Amino acid sequence: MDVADRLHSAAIHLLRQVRKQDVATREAPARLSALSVLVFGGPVTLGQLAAAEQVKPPTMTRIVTGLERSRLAERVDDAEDARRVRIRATPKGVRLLQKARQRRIGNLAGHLNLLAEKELRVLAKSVEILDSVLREWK
Amino acid sequence: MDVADRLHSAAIHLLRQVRKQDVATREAPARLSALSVLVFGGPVTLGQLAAAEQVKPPTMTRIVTGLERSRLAERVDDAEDARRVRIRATPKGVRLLQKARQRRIGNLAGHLNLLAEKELRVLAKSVEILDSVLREWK
DNA sequence: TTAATTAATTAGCATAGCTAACTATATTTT
DNA sequence: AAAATATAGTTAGCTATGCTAATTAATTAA
Repeated sequence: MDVADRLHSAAIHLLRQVRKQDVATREAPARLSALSVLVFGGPVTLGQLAAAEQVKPPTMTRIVTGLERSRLAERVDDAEDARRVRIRATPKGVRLLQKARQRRIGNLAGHLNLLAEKELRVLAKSVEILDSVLREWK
Repeated sequence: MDVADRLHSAAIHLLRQVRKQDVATREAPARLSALSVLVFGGPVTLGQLAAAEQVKPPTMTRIVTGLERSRLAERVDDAEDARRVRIRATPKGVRLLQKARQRRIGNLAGHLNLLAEKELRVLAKSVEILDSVLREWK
């Protein structure tokens, strides 16, 4: 319980810090987050994207509409099932996301750089452990 | 960079999972988060609360108004400076937050329980390391 | 070939973010 | 002491993001 508590708290504060970098993109958090799924997970249907982002389809409809207006993503008709809409990132969207991500990760890495070699290894190991926990989670 | 990247990703996915528990509270995320500052950090002025939550004062005004309507927090006049408004959690607010937190942490702890003793120790150690990084950050 | 199901959108509501403008109180300058 | 300036919070008005319920269109099942 104690580890869970402090891990939870650390995750909150860590993300709160890195997220500060995102103001530079001038894009809203929900859009950046959805775009990230598109860039790293390839084209998906709107419903899949909504599920991945844990929002309902109507919400995702509007996020995608916003991304389209900014020319960061686009709707593509699905050849197999005309009800479906595939969403994919545009080259502009890919570029924007990679920069945003670079800012976040670079910022975090800058702070991790202050750690001793040994501490960094502990951190690397626990990221693997966390990944295994998350894989089980569902 | 690699550790930063994966740590970042793990933090996102971990919080995304634990946050699912919050639907049980029937309170919106921004309110729960602000309430958490009040419960664990004691009464603060509206401006301090806004800064802690990284939002602007007008936004916090409305979050606090929402918390007041649900009787989870209340505004208290500041004796020293009549411009200021102190915000404090009500007993109901404290109870609600503790339950919400219990659900989050309990859920996470349930998953950490599947880990080997040794892995848990690595995780505990890296939480300490992360805390030290976060303390330096600001 | 109807009936039921599924995918996405639209409509309408509440919450949450912002900036700009305002009110009231404190502080500083003259 | 009066006037000017600064600070704390609110109000007004905008956009964005979350929801449910209802709608439209396409697919699958009876």
